[in-house]
Amino acid sequence: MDAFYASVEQRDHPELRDQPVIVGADPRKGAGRGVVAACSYEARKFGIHSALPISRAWKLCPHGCYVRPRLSRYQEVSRTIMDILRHYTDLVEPLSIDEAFLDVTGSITLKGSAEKIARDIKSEVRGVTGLTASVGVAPNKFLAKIASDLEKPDGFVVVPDDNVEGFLERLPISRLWGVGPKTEARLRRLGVGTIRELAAIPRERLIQTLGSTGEHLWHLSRGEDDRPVVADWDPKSISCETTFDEDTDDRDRLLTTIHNLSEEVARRLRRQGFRASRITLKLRYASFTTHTRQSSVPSPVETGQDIARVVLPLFEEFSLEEKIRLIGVGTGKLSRDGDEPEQLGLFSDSRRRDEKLEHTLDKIREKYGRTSLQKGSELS
DNA sequence: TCTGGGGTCCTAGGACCC
DNA sequence: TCTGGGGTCCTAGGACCC
Repeated sequence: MDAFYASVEQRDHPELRDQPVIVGADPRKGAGRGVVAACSYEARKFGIHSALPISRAWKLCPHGCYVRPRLSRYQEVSRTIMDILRHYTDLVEPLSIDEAFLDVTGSITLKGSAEKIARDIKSEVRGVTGLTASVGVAPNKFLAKIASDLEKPDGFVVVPDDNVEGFLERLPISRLWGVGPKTEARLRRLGVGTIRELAAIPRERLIQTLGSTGEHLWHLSRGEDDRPVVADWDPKSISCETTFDEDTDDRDRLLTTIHNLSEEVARRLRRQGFRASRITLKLRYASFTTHTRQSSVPSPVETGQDIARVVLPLFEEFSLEEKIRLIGVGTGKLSRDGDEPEQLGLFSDSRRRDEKLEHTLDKIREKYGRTSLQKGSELS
């Protein structure tokens, strides 16, 4: 989707149309923290782009329309779009809230050529949601992804099977998916600036300097990518983090935040039917240096209490000499409920009771709102 | 200019095992 | 007194993506 969050806002609020719309953190007249999540094409004319610090955006465009993100709204629109995509094939792999890969190999007899399907999808998405999408049609995921970015907004790019090389040749290496600033700099030191130049480098040389990334890039530079489109896969981690309005060394505030994040992460785990065996604490100091500490637990957990019990000792390992900018709580090594036998511990009876309680609380909150019932530990 | 929040994958060292 | 080779798992950090 093109400028997804900003386009949804312009659609929902007609007075924002044709205006420079910036979705992201509160700019607070230039003193705001955070970044631009998305912006309209009108805003891009001022040099604004996503991930730009919101304070910088304010300097570039003080008269812009600044809007807080409404994530649940975007998720709603996203579901509508993904449902449309699934009319054309069941092999739909969402890549993010506003992008997906489709393998239409099996749909061609029924729905027409890939190119026709792509056009139909574009117009159906536009008809149903009023939003424009950019589409890339190609023999594999990597080429399709590049193609979809090439003519944004409202783009439509087909990569012919027999001219993949011609398509790639002139593109800069930064277009390659997985090549960021660091890898680009390293490649430039090898004298590589375009995909054509990348393809000319001996494979061994690439592997030598970039390891498995090098091997991967070597194939991509030839247009080779055999990764399948996978319709539904489980998340590998679920996490929750927050940046304070002002850096803090207030222990009580930090501990309350840890409890809140633990509860929120646990709710998300339960909603998706997971338990976690690995718990991670993330701290970012005022100087922006970031540290993580993780700990594996023998029997997977799903309540905020259990998560906080693991996180708190990790927190004690850190110094508070410098103020804290961000705290995060993460979970990993996820298993499905009932996937593996529970390791029965000494406290399993009381733990099972706690888990039952949490599931009941989930239902109440679902019905009466998130803040209808809260724990003392979640209150500041 | 001061840098969100949610993810994925890779690397490298160390513990541990046979 | 010095110390192989192969493997797995754990942890911390970093690059990258939207």
